[in-house]
Amino acid sequence: MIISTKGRYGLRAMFELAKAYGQDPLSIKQIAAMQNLSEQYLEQIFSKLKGAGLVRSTRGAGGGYTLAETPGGISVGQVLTALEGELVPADCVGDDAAGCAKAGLCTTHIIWQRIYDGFTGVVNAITLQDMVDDFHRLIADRPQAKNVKC
Amino acid sequence: MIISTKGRYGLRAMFELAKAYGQDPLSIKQIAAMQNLSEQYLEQIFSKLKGAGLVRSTRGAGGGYTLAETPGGISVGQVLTALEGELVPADCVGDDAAGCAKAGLCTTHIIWQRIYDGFTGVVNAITLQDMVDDFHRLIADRPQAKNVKC
DNA sequence: AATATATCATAGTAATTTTGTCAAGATTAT
DNA sequence: ATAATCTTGACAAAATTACTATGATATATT
Repeated sequence: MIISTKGRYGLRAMFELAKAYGQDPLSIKQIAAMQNLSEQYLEQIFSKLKGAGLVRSTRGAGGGYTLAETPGGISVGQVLTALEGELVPADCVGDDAAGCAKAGLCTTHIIWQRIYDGFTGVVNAITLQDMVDDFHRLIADRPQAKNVKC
Repeated sequence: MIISTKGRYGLRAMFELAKAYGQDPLSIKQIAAMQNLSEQYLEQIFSKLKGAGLVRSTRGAGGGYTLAETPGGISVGQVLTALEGELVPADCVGDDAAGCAKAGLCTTHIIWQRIYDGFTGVVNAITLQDMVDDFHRLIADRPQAKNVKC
C-alpha cells in the first residue's frame, strides 16, 4: 500500500472539511464520529495538516477545524505530502534531495524522476473541489451513496 | 519512500540484465558485486522476480539469470509490482480488490482509482528498453557516466 | 566420480515504521 | 467559572523492512 492510514484517513477528513466549507468549523470529535476513527489518532493527523498550513483551527467551545483555503486551492497531493512526507520513489529525487550529486550521470535517476513527476502530476491535479464535485454527481445519481465510504 | 529497497535494488538488477540481454547469464554474485549488495538479499529479490516470470534461471557453474523476455517486453511497473506487491494507494482498488463492494457508491474510491490508474499508467509505460536507451544516450554525451549509479 | 559453481528454500533477527493509546496542559466561547 | 476544544509529548503493540545465516539441490567442468 503506497499510502498509509495517516494519508487515507487524513484525506477523508479533509474531504469532510471541504464539504463543510463556508460553514462552522468541524471538531475532531465530529469527524471521528463520522468516520469511526479514534479522536487521538485524528488529532495527530490534524496536527500535521495544520503544520502544513492546510487547515485553520479555532479553539474553545464550538471550535474545530476549517480549510485554510478554498477546496479548489488544496490538492490531494498537498494533503498526502503533508501526512506521508514527500511521495518520492527514491531519495535521490524530490525537493528534499536538493539535487542528487549524480543527477545527469545516473540512469536509474532518470527513471525515479520520471515516476516522481508522473505521480505528483496526478495527485497535484486533483483538488478537494474535484472530490466535492464527484460527490454531488454521485448522490444526484444514487442518493443512497450519501453515507457510503470505503 | 514509495518504493522499498527490494523494488529499488531489483529494478537496478533488472537493468543490468537488460544491458546484458542476448549474452551469457549474469550470476547473483556478479550483480551483487556490481551494485555492492548482499548476495542473500539479492537472492530473495530474484526469487520474486522468477516467481513473476520476469527472469529465467540457469543453475550450476556459469549459470545465473537472464530476462524472460526482450527488454522492451518488460515494464518498470511489472518489476516493481513483482517486488512490492500491487502499487495501490488503498486496498479498495487494484486487481486484488476484485471490485470493492462500495465502488460506485463511495467518493474516495473514485480518487484512489484515479491515483492508481495514473501511477500504473506511468510505470507501465516505461520499459527496460527505455532505460537501456537512456543509458546509451547518457554515455554518448558523458562517457564518465558509465559506472555512476545512485 | 569429484569438485566447483550456481540457484533454491527456509528460518531467524535487529531496526524501523506504522498505528495507534494515554495523559496533562493551554486556550477560548459561553 | 466552566465546558469544550486544541496542543503536546510520552509510550507501546504490531507490522514491515532489511537484511543474515544455513543447508539443500542442480549443473558444468575437470
